[in-house]
Amino acid sequence: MKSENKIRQPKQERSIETKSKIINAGYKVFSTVGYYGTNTAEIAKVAGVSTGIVYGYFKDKRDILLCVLDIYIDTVTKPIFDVMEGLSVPVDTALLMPTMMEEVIGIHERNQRLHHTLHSLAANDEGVNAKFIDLELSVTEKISARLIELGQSGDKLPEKVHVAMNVMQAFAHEYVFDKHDYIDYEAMRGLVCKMLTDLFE
Amino acid sequence: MKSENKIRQPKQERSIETKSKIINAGYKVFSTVGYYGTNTAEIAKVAGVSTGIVYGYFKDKRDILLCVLDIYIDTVTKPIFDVMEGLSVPVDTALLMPTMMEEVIGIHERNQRLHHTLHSLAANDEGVNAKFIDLELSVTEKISARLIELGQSGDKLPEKVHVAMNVMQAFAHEYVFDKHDYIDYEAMRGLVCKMLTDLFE
Amino acid sequence: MKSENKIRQPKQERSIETKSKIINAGYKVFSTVGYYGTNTAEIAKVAGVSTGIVYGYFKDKRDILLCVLDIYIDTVTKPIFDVMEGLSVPVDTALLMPTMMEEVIGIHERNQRLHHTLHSLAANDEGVNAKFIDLELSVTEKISARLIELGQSGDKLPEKVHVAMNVMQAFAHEYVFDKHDYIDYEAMRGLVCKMLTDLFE
Amino acid sequence: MKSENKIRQPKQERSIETKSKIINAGYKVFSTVGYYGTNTAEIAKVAGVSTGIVYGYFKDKRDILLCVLDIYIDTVTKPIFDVMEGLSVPVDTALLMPTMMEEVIGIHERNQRLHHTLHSLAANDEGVNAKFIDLELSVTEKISARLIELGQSGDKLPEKVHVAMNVMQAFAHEYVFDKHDYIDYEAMRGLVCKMLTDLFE
DNA sequence: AATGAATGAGCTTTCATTCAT
DNA sequence: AATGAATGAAAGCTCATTCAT
Repeated sequence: MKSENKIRQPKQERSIETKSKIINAGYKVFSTVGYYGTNTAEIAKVAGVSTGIVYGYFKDKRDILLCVLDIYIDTVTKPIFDVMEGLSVPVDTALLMPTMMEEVIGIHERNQRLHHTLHSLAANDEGVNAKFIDLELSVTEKISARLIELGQSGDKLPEKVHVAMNVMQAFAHEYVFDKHDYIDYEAMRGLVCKMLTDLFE
Repeated sequence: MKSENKIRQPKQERSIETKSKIINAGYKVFSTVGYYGTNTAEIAKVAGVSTGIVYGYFKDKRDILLCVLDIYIDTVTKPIFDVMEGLSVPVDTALLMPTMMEEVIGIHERNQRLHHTLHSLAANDEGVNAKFIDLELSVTEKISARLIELGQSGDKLPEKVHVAMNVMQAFAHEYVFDKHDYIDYEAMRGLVCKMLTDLFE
Repeated sequence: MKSENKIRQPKQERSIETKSKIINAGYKVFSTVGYYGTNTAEIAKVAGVSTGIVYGYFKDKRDILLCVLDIYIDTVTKPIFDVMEGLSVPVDTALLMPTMMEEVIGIHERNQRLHHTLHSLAANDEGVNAKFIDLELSVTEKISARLIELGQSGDKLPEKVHVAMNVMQAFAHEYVFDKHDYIDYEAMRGLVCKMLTDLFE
Repeated sequence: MKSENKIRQPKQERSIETKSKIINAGYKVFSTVGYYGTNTAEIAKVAGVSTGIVYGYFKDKRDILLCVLDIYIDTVTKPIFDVMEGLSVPVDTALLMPTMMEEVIGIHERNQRLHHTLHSLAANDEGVNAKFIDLELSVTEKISARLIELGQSGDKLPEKVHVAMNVMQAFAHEYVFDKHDYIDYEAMRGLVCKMLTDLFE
């Protein structure tokens, strides 16, 4: 009798707003100090609500994380998809990779900490991991489909797209985060762009 | 140089052994359930020592992690360096990348969970992060130096090495961990090898 | 006489109905999972009203319990009084106790959980305890008076009635609830009936 | 790997002592304010230990209750068994019941609150309930066996013993707890003793 | 009169760390 | 050096009660 669907499915505007406030607070806080570096009380405080109500909208702390992850996925996916949408035949292959790279770097700049936090949780949380696998699937599919529309050969396309995503991400990570001073990052960017352009020749 | 007031600098054999038992236990446990998925009592138990003595050898839980990280760095570095050592002029460029890849994949297979755990901590822990930066520096330097010995042009070499490491790592991660069924991983491996071989032409 | 500043004294039909829906929900829920095994939200849900309005009709959760207790008292009292009413001179003493017992067992069958819940609260709640004392008083008085009407000697009558009630209740509890398989409950019922019949000789 | 047998099985004297301190504190506190009227922090405080260690010895609050219940059972059982042990043939039947009653009343006086608390929990906790059923079984068995040793007829003996226990308990409860002023409790005691003596004739 | 979102104190429980032995 | 019992701050979560609508 007890404890069955206690989680509110917010329908009223006020509810929806409160739920978003919490998710946004989670986004902010997880981004700043990571999942284990904070607690629900802090999230509630940042959201400007009471601790109690957090459990009205979320099963537990992890549930907030999962919702933040959804937002994160939309956030990092959107710019990529927008670039792909904006392309038209004939594709300026010389420009595509640098543009993409710019976007991916931008995404990384805005989300690096959260990116790490989420990825690390994936290692020990099947739910989180599943969302990342889905993410990669959908990105690969969408981009592959779009590339075919634009006249790209379909040969090993998912593999190429996958590799390209990984390379860009790895580079963006380097570029934004690590900052070794013995590395000329602009030269590196050039190398990477060339590699990727060649990949899709 | 330092003299922490409480932490033992083990000199006797028995002490050294105890310390490494704890580090190994940490390695095992962090690999399995991550840093936050366990506690010092568990580490002590796995090490076969008392909880108390852990704090005789380590300042805190994080200190164990740092030592585990050192072991991890040696573990993942060694096979790479060994390959490089084993090379001789003239280098069989067609073979180098596949060999390297094989090693990196092997490393990933044996350490994927710990890899994640450590990297995620780097995001919120300057000490951990610093060790990773050092790791990349030393790998880049060593490999670059060796490649020059072997006759490779020095042009943008650190950048190339860096990119290569990242690409390999990203691929190995894919290969070992994610397993999308819509991806032909062997084809992908071929693509990546080609990319990297071209990079060093 | 009192005028609680906030609690509604429902006069309108609709109000009265709402109040009793809540009391009935409380009855049901307390019977099932006890006082501490539930919460006001659950009671409201079962009653089909909002959580807020509960505090329009009741001071607090305990206040619901007190009302449920009143209903309970009526429920368990009524069948007993009905039997007593139905008697006429000369009383068939051989039949009285078995009949009574049947009723008490029936009451127990329908209310055992709530019975426990309420009695346990009596131990730490003076208000609840007082109601039980009143209950016993009124039952004892009514039955004693009726027995005298029916020609029973008044000697130690309240004590006898009290003892009889207790014995019946204890037996009914055994009969309904405990179910040891080494006990022949029908034989036990016979023993108890005999004891009680003798008591009033 | 985590959270397997974390509960200490105390072997050292210090451990055993701490565990008893907690159980005794539980006994005291549950007796005073009931199970729901207190919390583990309070129990720890009364025991003179930290909250943390409580969970070193007990799975949870209920686990303490279960241990308290064991002590309770021993406490209430002992005096009864002692009386039975002390009897010798020929049994002074006129004296047995009053003696027994005296003991049962004594037990009730010392444990009435806890008695209530425990019985009420039995209604919603199968583990607690099972212990009470066991208790009744063992008391019934022991007493029946002893009575047969002492020459009592075995006819319906478990039933008689059961009924006697219940009647005594119910009376003791009345005697100790309720205190209606319209009842002459000494007269009532006489009635009950007579009833019980007759039962075993 | 009614709603149900919101509050926040209070509970149970965990765990890095210390300490008596 | 070593033990493992003990500490206590802090976390996650619940729920009686209030309040804006």
